[in-house]
Amino acid sequence: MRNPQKARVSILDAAERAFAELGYGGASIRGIARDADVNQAMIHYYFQNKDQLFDEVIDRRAGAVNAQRNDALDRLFAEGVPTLEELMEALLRPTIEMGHDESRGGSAFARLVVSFSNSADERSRNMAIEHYDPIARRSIAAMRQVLPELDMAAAVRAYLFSISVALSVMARTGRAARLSDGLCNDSDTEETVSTTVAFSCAGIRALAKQAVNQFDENVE
Amino acid sequence: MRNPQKARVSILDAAERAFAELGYGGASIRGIARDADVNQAMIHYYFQNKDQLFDEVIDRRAGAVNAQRNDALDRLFAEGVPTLEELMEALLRPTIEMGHDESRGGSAFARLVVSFSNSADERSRNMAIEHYDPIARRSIAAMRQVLPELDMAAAVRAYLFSISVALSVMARTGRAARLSDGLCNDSDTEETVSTTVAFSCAGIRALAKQAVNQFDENVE
DNA sequence: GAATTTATCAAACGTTTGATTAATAGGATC
DNA sequence: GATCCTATTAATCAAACGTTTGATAAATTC
Repeated sequence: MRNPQKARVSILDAAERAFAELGYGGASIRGIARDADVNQAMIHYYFQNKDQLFDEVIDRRAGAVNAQRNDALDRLFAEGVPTLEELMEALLRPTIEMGHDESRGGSAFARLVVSFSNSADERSRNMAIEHYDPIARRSIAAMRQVLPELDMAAAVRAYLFSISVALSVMARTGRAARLSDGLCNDSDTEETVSTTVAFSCAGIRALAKQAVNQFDENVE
Repeated sequence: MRNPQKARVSILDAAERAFAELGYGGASIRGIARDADVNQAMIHYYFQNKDQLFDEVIDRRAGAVNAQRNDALDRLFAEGVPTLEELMEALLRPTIEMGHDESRGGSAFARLVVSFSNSADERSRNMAIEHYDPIARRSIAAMRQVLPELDMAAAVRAYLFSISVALSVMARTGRAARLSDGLCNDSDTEETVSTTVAFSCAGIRALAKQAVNQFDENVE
């Protein structure tokens, strides 16, 4: 009965690392308990079972980052219609910054999300539907407001492409450094944000143009 | 001694599905054996242990797709320096087509690669180094040949961004369809290739321009 | 057609898994 | 200081895990 809050948090932290590194099936309650320095039964005491523990691991970070993104959208559209660059930075920065903040799970949570957002099993689908579809729909609508020539299908693709780029830089596997002989530093947050935003915006505009061209071809 | 070839292949197929859906730790030899309709011991007879089974699952597809990509590069540069669009299509098409070909693992292998290419554990790093770094280095060099203003760091980022987009569409989780109310069809191979190439090329050119601008700022 | 190799099987190995239990310690409340 | 709720512990459970075994059937070799 020493410190229930601290126990809860250190279990969540350890679980986050374990799920990220080993996957859901590979992570073990025993290993998590050892890593968190708590008795094994404490995990069931606080989180009932492995499934709910996993849910709370996701909840904690996804809730925070999506609140940030929603706030940024609110602020942006309060002053009229923003530029595409402003919009995409508002959407991608919170994700990338969390991936760079070790006090908030850092790249471990990022790898966890990347891995599950590209899976098709039921647990993954439920996670996407519950935690990421709402902000996705709002973002897609916002993109079309900023870039009206973007049709629905193109906007959905553009959003998913952009997110997949942001998640991959958030995951920070060290591969960029390896392939560039250390020239590429994936822990510089500002450079990563500006690079990711530049890449995404150019790509999105290309998809918008592609849609317009297809339309032209059809009417000719 | 009925059909060793068929047994091997059906084990590999079942393992591919299992690893993709459940992760390395979540997939079980027992489950794979059941799914492949072979005795559990056959898996150890053919593949020694779980680790080597995993390796061979990756080997089979990665070897095939990378051979295709290398061939495409050979052909492309035999006739001089190609356009960026030609280069990126040569690199991305084999990946995307494999993700759409159910007779070659389809989206299961894609999800497997996505998940492991964004992980940082030793198994994942070894997989990337062994199977994907060589073609990555060659591709990055080719990109810089096509677009000389792309510096090394930008080229590495551009390549990793493009690959992450291609992998995400290859994974086909059905999310695009869900978010677009069925408007977005992620199983149309040609549309996916052209969209992915268009997005990537525009993004890459933006990174090249960004590098030039930074250079301008420095000399001013 | 005997000897040898390859392929397959059912059963068991010891270990680890997620989960539960019964007992207990710590602080607060009365 | 007895009561009570919260927090924590060690011990235990059945099930599932990866792997090994010994036996056997089928094919190949000589």
